[in-house]
Amino acid sequence: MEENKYEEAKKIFVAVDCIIFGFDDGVLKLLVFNRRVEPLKGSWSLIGSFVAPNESAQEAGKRVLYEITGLHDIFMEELKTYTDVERDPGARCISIGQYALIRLDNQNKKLAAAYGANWYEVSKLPNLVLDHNQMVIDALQRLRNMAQFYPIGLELLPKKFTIPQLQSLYEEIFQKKFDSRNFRKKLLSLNILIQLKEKDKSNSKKGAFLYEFDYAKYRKLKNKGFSFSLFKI
Amino acid sequence: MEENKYEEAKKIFVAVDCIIFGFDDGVLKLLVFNRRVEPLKGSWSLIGSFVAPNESAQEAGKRVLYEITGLHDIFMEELKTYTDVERDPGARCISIGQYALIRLDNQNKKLAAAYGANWYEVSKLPNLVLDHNQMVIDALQRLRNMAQFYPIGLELLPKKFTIPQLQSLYEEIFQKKFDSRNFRKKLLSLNILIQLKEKDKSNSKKGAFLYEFDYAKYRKLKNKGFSFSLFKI
DNA sequence: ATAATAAATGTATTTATTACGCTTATTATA
DNA sequence: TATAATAAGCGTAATAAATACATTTATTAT
Repeated sequence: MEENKYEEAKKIFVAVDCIIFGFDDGVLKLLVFNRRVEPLKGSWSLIGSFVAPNESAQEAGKRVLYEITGLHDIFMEELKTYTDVERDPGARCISIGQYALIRLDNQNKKLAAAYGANWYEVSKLPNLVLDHNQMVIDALQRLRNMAQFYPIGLELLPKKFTIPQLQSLYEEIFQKKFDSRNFRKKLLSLNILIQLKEKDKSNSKKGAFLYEFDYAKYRKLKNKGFSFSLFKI
Repeated sequence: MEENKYEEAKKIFVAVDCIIFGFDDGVLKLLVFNRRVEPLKGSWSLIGSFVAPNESAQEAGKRVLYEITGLHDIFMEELKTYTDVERDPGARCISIGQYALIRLDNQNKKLAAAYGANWYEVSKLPNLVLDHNQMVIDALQRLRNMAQFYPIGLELLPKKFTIPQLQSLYEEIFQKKFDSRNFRKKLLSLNILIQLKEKDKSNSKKGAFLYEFDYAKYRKLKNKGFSFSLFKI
């Protein structure tokens, strides 16, 4: 990369755009933003920002996320870059796509609303500006990929969750029903869930036991190179 | 991303750096470059270039690769971005890491040499400038990940190859021996190899049958969402 | 006390993975 | 021309994982 000299003419704009997934009441949602100012006023886009000279792309992504959701410590990962010369008619600008998963609750729904952002069902998204539609497609594919090999879905659920909730999340991500006996068996066999004494009775009279995700155990496994597969394609 | 106005001050340098793997005579190698000019004269680095205003990052990567190896149509994929503020002491500059796999032959070994580039055994790499060591670590991990789930190794072998060659490549990538019977069974069960009539007798008296990779079949499978696993971790 | 409902459990079958040893084709050389 | 040496190639049994499938249980509301 240092082959060429540094010449101002070669500098270009670098942005991050965040593809933010949330799981709300059995439905997979995405945070999108209705532009209140020109250019492109009134149209929908992902939230993003330029990467400032004094921050990394990851810092920029976390900053944006915090501004809109008020949340720190969110699962967020680089997706890929979008660098087509013509992608932004306003200026030569590359974007680093980052996807995030968050636990949706009323708190961050309110905050999002205050910033003109909306949680849209993934299956009912409005058209987005620039190449943001493609970013969403790519992020969804990545989400599926990750969810198949890692229990990533857990990032989208509240701290305490039930197995049926987790299953419905997976069914939503993959648009596919799973056998509840096998699903439960598989998940529990990973030994990364801690069963609590409490039950959640919002969905049934019997109530479903709440679980917590054992991050520590999971990290250990992951460092060993662990992966699982929920099902064969 | 369009939240902020375009201000020249926010522009930064964007580079690509290429992590180029080659497989040569049973050994996994990496293409590195000995700098002949300042800054950092004499030190080793990956090959790279700034992304020009009129090209995408992928185009920049392919351009660099072509300049050094003379090869088009190489498997090349984005790895991740490197965006730490301090990563390049010369200027604020982000780099988009791209990794490539190529079939090593004398032709491209000569070309590389002409450009001051060397094929180094991955296990015996010299220290590299900036964050290039980290790029190599990340690319190796990605290579392993891909090789486990996709028959990506085929990109590193000559068009015609033998099963034992393929196995030795996988053993090199994973630093692990495989059972030859099970390896062969697994690979052949994917139905993406075409057995030729010819044999390669360079390694044994009996000779090993040559195979070709059936790209068309592989693409079809891949589009269906196919993945395989060579082994469980 | 009964009906209704989602949660929870177990087992048999199929499929995939692993472990393991012998035969074959060919070349070199005795 | 017979024999030794060598890596290639094959097959099967044992184990583990994934799938298919039906009943019981805990609880609330009536």
